[in-house]
Amino acid sequence: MTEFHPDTRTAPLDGPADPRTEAFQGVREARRNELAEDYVELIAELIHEQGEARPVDIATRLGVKVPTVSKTLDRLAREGLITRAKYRSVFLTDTGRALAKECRRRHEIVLRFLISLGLDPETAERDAEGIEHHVSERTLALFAAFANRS
Amino acid sequence: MTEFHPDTRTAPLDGPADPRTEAFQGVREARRNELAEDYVELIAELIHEQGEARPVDIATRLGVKVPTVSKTLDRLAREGLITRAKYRSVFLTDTGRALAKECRRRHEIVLRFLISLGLDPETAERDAEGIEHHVSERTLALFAAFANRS
DNA sequence: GCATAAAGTTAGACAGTGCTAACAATCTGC
DNA sequence: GCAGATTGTTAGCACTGTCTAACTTTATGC
Ligand SMILES: [Mn+2]
Ligand SMILES: [Mn+2]
Ligand SMILES: [Mn+2]
Ligand SMILES: [Mn+2]
Repeated sequence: MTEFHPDTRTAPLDGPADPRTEAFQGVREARRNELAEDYVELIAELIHEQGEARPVDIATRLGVKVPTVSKTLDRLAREGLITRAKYRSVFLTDTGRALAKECRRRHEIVLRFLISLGLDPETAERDAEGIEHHVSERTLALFAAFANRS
Repeated sequence: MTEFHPDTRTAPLDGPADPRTEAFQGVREARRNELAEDYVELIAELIHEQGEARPVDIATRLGVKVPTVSKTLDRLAREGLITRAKYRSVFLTDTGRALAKECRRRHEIVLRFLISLGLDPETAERDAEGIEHHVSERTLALFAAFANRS
């Protein structure tokens, strides 16, 4: 009974505990998925609009060079989000399609929200493209509710 | 006079023109600065709260290892945002301090906005930490206005 | 003031994202 | 069906951001 615990203030026992540390860790996690999210969302869009997703069109849309796209597509294939054959256009796996759908949904909600707040569509598109990767489901729900009742 | 311009639809003349390509380019640009922004904001905070910013405290707050911080600090020094001496704590340059202030302002506005929307403070902190790097000045103005009149 | 603990640096690995240059495959228009 | 244009791949470079391991320096407590 004479024992006492001499410094539980920072509690580094079982992980971070500090909510701001957790915030940074969550953001780092989100950053690791951003590019894959943009790719699958764009691939789904290209398939829908043009019937197929070609590296050259992905590159043009993203504003990067084709070899950059090629390398990233290799990674996405390795991660099971797309399938591809040499010199052919790209397809989404079931996993990739599900992720694309989720991303499109987030993109749409954020975009509509920003516009309903009063932002011009171009700036809204620009901001949404970045913000979409960093909104929790809770925030998304609030955004959707606001956009609907305004 | 019989001449005509045969395809000005996509106008690839002096850059992207497609607003979505511009959006992606802007986002890539923002992504390049995110980490530096988080660092200077945190360094300013530590200096304010603890009197100094030590690599070990930066590492703890961010949830990364000290050598990771050390290497990143080298980059920030190279870029003129901080000054540092071996084995000593870190100082902001005038440029760094200005950036920190700007980041803190953005962080605060986004955070207050999310909370005033109805989000719980923990989730708000988490989302703000990511969103703050992707909000235009215009969006920020709308966020601030909303938070003030709600 | 000295031994030990804490903090910081350096080196090296590895993956990601971008680029250019060179080459290979595919597509297109005659 | 072939030549030339377009598209795609590969290799190689640069930089960032993360880690661990090994070492050095600084700070702390007796
Ligand atoms: Mn995006
Ligand atoms: Mn998007
Ligand atoms: Mn942040
Ligand atoms: Mn912040």
